[in-house]
Amino acid sequence: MPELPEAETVARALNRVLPGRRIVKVTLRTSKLRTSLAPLKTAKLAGRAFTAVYRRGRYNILALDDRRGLLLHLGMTGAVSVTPVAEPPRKHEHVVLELDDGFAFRFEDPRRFGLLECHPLNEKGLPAVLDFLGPEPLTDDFNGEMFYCAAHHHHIAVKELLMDNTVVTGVGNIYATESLFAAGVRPTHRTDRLSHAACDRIVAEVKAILARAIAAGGTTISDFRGVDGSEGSFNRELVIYGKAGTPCPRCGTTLRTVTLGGRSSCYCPKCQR
DNA sequence: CTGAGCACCTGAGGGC
DNA sequence: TGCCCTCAGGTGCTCA
Repeated sequence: MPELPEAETVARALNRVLPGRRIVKVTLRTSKLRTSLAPLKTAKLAGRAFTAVYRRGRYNILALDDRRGLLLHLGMTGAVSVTPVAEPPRKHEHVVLELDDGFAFRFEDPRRFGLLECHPLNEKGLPAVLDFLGPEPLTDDFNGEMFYCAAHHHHIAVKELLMDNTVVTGVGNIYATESLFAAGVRPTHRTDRLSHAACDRIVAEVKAILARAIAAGGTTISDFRGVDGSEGSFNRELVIYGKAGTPCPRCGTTLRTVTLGGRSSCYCPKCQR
């Protein structure tokens, strides 16, 4: 589920509720998500207060008052909430951080592809394990020129390059699909044959679409919920994602699907070259 | 280096 | 109603 807009939506919501609240008790109902949860048991989180919440790519960093932070990734189906402690646990609730005011931070994730780990933070408020990530797509570090350079250092399908977190971070299947349609570039287009103009268009569309998705509170296909349980509304603005077999909204040609890197990719054979 | 396949999990939806 | 199949927003591994 969560790509960058969803992670940003979660970060903003947590930033409104977590800072100042203190952890009083940690409950683990599962031994592992993507990684083992056991280290959280011995991390001595009780007594620590949250100071701020950051986002980097699809990750959230919940900073604590001792230069450490909780690294959160929602995987495909993760969701977090801050609700009264007395609420009954949900079916796939794996971690509960009881807070000092009768509320609890909860992490639920049916498929358990998510991640929650405690790490020391550097001066930028980030854990070293995120150093491998490429630039944020909404900053000037992600631009047509750097994307052209990256493209010509590889010989792969452009959609795979867009979804490579070391090139640009946070662009997943939904937004890569939508951005390439808007830019008129076929997902299978070889990166080493991309023109400067095509790279410029792709970068511009990625930025525009991510910005609109953030404004809409993210995209809810089935699982994504904001911290307050609300759904993102960007799915109403999806143009071709998940619409293979239906007519292209621009030219009417039947949308096709192709598999790249194990992910299905929808495209218009006429509008995208 | 590239790309295909698979693995990690559960649940939803379609066909029968 | 239920079984079986396929598919799903992510990531990371192996293998050819």
